[in-house]
Amino acid sequence: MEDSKIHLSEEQKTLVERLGMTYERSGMTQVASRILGLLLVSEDPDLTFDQLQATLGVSKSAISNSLNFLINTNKIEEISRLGERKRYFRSKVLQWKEEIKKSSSQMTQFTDLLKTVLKQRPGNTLEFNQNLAELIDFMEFMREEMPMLFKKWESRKK
Amino acid sequence: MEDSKIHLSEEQKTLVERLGMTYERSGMTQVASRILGLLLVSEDPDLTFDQLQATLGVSKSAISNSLNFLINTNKIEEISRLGERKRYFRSKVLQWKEEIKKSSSQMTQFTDLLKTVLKQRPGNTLEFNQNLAELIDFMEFMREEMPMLFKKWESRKK
DNA sequence: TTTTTGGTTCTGTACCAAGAGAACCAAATT
DNA sequence: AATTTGGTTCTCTTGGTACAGAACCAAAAA
Repeated sequence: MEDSKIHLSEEQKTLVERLGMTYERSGMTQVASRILGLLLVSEDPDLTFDQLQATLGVSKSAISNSLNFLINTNKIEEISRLGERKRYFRSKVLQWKEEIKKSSSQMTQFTDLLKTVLKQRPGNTLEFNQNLAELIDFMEFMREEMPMLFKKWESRKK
Repeated sequence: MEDSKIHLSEEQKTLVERLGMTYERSGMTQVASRILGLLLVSEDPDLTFDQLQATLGVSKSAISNSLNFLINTNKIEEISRLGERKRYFRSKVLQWKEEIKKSSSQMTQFTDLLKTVLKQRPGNTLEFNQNLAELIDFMEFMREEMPMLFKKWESRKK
């Protein structure tokens, strides 16, 4: 495993770190976050295990665990190249359309829970109940509207 | 501090716990999550420090820390009642409209970061760059559309 | 002034998760 | 058959955090 560290300009390093911070805020580990950042910033969008390790300067286990996590949570994908044994990893951030569709079913679940809450509430807390009903209604509205919004966006594209 | 435990039906207890699980999944602590759940389920939407403590059956410090956390992250608000010293706490989940507006500015920030990434990318990764540009475009589109969506929703309401 | 109320802060413990480092292993290469 | 490559898995350390319990404290009440 020779030194396959990728060269990054100062600006690129900063970007990897800033993207990393953004992902960390959503609860990801530092290493996983930086992998995602690096996969967006690096010139080649497909990087190998050892390129990631050498560039980020962390242990193999950290990379291995993070890659598995990112694959399980559908943030990256594995690419194999013909005639090559080693695998390449690519960010799936750019396949965001599917993600959005999945989040719709999560939303439905939460909405259902809120409906149950509303149903068992006493009738005397009028304003509260109305606000809750509004929230539920809005979430359902959004779920219905999303497909149309998508169409609108697509047709608007140059 | 007499026993100010709130009585909850079995269904209500289950709901507090299920709401709690939902919040925990988003990274909140157990106590903070259950406070949020309880504030949605309890008959009175405004609860005091000791009602929370007695009902959830945890230590004062746990309540104190969680309440501070929830206030800092804007999930609950403090209410004072005239002539009363003790404070009441209320969930802000139902003030979701403001939250949505704030999330729009967060989105702008992330979009800006992605724009910076795109700008410094080499020109030879065409598909990648196009996908990234699309993502940026869609996020900006969403931000623009939100106000209109809101209007549409409001006018549709019975 | 003393006591009570409504909390906050400090200290200690227990747990958990991230990451390092090394051992390990299967497939490919020599 | 021996070695190298491309990782995975195991163990250990470290750091952080949630929570309990108790001490503490300021404002209000008595």
